[in-house]
Amino acid sequence: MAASDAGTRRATRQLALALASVRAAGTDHPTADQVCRRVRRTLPTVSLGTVYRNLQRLVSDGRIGVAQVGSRVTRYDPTPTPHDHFVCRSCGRIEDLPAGPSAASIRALRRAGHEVTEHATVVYGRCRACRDGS
Amino acid sequence: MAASDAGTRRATRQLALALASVRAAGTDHPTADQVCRRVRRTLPTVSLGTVYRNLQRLVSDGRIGVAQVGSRVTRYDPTPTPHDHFVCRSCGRIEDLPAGPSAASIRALRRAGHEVTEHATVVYGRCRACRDGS
DNA sequence: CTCGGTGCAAAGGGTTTGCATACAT
DNA sequence: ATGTATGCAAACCCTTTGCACCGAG
Repeated sequence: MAASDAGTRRATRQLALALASVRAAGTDHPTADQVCRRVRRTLPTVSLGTVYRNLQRLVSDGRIGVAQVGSRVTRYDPTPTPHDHFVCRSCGRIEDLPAGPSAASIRALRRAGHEVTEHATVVYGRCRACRDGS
Repeated sequence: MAASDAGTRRATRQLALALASVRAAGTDHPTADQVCRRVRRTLPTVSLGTVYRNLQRLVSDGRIGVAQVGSRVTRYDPTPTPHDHFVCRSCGRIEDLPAGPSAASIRALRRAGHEVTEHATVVYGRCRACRDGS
């Protein structure tokens, strides 16, 4: 069962709300702190430590992902399957990209004897809203 | 002049050694701590804070770069021009890649009205040495 | 009843910063 | 002489962890 094995885990309110919060955030790719704030709207006593623990668990259970966007703070991603991102340099908005395999480089690496397992691409720029704004 | 303007800056031994250390590291993409250790081989009194300040400055002057490899610690890159990386999941080695433009996604973003300035791709796997080893 | 989850608060690791001093110009 | 860069140490930020209590099973 591996990643999807809930094993001997208990279904707590805190865990459910953390998952719901990451999903509810939509395209926001929230930080642990943002998830915590949102969970507190329903369960005001939740602690940040618990939120971190639950997010970690959701990631290792493959229920959510972490977005590799070269940010210092961890951004959680409602979509657990690998895909790329667009990051707006102005507002920080992170949008999903429909996965772009840079086939040529990967072929070259394999020819060199390396084993390629995954790859993450981050595209940076200014989103339409920010361009329109200024 | 912008990024390459050394302005009213002083040429200190600490700055020169930081730059030399990042360059000497070759394919290592060293952390600030590693740079500090190396600088100390020549200048034992250098402080980590100074190394951080000098690395920051070298980056903003466009003399070195930072590798966006989804690691929590900052990895400095002797090559300041944008390019992609290969990261070995076993030994952590970071190798340069000759830039892989995921042309399709970028075209789609532009069509959506976003302005694309750069993109960073990280390819993960196990390098040849690690495969041979085990 | 059990033992995994929680809340709290402290510890940890990486990076930044305030301040007095040293030194490049 | 002038004021930037340094060294030191404390502060910061994000994240993890130890511990006693709570509550899902």
